[in-house]
Amino acid sequence: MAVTLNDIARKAGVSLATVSLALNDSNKVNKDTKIRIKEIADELNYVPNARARALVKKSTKTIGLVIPEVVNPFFAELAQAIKDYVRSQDFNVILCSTDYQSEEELRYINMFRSGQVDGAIFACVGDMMAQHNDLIIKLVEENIPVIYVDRDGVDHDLIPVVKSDVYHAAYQAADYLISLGHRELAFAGQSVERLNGFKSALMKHGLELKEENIYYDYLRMEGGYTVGEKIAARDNKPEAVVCLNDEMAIGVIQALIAEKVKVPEDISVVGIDNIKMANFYNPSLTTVNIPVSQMGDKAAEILLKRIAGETLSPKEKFFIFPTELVIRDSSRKA
Amino acid sequence: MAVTLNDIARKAGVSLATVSLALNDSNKVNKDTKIRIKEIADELNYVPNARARALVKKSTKTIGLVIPEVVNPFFAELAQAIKDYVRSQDFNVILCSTDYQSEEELRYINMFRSGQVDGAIFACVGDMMAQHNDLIIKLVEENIPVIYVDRDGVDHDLIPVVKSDVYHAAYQAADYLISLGHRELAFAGQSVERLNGFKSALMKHGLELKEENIYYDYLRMEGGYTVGEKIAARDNKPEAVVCLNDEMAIGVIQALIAEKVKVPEDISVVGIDNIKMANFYNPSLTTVNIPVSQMGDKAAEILLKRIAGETLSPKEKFFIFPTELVIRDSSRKA
DNA sequence: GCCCTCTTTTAAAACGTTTAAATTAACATA
DNA sequence: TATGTTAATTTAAACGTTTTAAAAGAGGGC
Repeated sequence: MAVTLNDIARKAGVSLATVSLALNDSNKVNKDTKIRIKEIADELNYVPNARARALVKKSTKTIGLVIPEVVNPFFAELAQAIKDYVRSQDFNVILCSTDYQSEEELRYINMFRSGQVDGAIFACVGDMMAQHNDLIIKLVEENIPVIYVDRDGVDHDLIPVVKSDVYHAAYQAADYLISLGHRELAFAGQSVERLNGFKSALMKHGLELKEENIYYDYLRMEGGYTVGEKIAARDNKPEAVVCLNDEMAIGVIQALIAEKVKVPEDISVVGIDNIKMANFYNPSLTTVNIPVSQMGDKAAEILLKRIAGETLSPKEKFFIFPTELVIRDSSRKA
Repeated sequence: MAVTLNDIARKAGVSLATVSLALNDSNKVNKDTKIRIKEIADELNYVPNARARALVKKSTKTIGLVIPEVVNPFFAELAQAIKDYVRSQDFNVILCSTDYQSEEELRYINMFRSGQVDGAIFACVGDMMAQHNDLIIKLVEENIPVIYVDRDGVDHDLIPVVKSDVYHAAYQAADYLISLGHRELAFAGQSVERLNGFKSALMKHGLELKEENIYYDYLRMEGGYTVGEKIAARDNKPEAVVCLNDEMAIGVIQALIAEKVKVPEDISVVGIDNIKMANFYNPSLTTVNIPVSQMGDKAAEILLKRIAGETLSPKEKFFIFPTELVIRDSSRKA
């Protein structure tokens, strides 16, 4: 059916090997024959068979990207950045979203072991599911390089990590709210690291964190909405809320507004991530920027280097991106 | 390095073929040997080499999904649905976003021709870029099935189409606004089909469409923002705006609000798509629902059938999903 | 004419599976 | 004992490349 090297060889009256060499621009083959072979290949509309090539080259020019879901602006942006980067080096991305299911991650790991990818990026929210660090290490030992994005728990020599400083992000958010004069702060979301950053800001200013002001909930808009409802129902409402991410913050705000609690007049709400919608929401969202595209670029860059067999400098094995407070309209002075 | 059939064969003292048959649960191989072989395979932690298997089976268990960008809630949701569906049949998805670049689509088509995928779904906004229908037909003729989602231009016998009735969606939006009493309607976005639906609603009610009320702009929030600014700057503003999609609508609203034009008090704004944010935006967005997840499911289902070699019924080759008006807070009576 | 070198081409192995066809063994039947 | 049947196993080809080592050919110098 499809045109193969053999077809070209026959037509050109040379051996299959010569054709292969010619099409790969080897300097071992005569200039004129090379041209002739290339012409014939063009004429027959030849495309090399990626499956056969993958087998012998032991490479598929494909990487796996493990994220919880694409329907999530943060991960969508990450995916976009990574895809753009690797594509510039002729790699492709297999979209591996786990929907926060631990077993799905497992299935992907096995798929990776089968040699369907040359490497993988794991960008799951670590807190949320059972870890498979041991299996992922095995993957690396079988020579399938892995990079972690915003995930930790393994020796960086084996698995480089690209992070944002989310601890600091939460700290910045809380610190900023306190500087506005707010004293009763709430936190929404489930992330140990962010919660710790939040706590440390309170501590620095000698504020105590009441248990009732910590809301564990699903990290999307729906989860935020639930939190917002709960807050609106309280008599002694917190003055300000720091949310795990912008989506939650939007959910919180939407619920508060629905319950006639004004943002920012009654309560200030701050997110983390700085997704595009933060700027278009109404009120526009005060948040802490996480340079997710840059993180994606970096992760992709490092992964491709590993795949190419390059050794990484220690600095490249643990890369942490700074975060930045972005003040908009969802927060105001106490 | 990695464990192969040969390793197992040696250890089990049988031939490589027996191992292959055993692991594939062939009934040609003796029960006991089968068990023994499987045990050894387990023990050695064997995973079949996907590359080798792909070569001989002429299948990679992978499909390509061509979309303009993942950073776009509509396509993200489509991707999610498609991924979920095909994954249930042990297929994977290669993420092929074109960023609205025609050449990128071309590169993907060539990648597909190389046999890296068993089939592909093209879900590009047709209006926006040069079409490659001819090349895509070639793809199909080379036995790589293709499905179009919300894209047209080819004999459906070759390339089945899964669509939503966006013509009707725009019609519904305009018709609804007119029923509210609005007379001066504007349209934002570039889509022939939607614009036509919009026009037909005006015509039905005997309203004329002024050239100045058509805004061609980029179909994301930024584009909408530009449109909103232009509208806000006008003396004789339209009373209502129908936007190509929800993202544009949000951009329009955000610009209007920034320019002190109230939505919906001064201008009603309606979107199309019903992305999740439509429900969380403030004001919540009146829009026309497009059942994108269902469309993704359908497209995936049909594609996998084609890949499996099944013949499709005529009904399956052109599937159109109905749309539905969703009234929320961004629109109100004149 | 012979040897050497350099260029060009080819044969063949390899990659790790699947699978059709052939072989072997065991056993029943005539 | 010969023959046929069935079940289990193996041999070998195939998939379409890449790549190494070897072969062939072309000049050139002596």
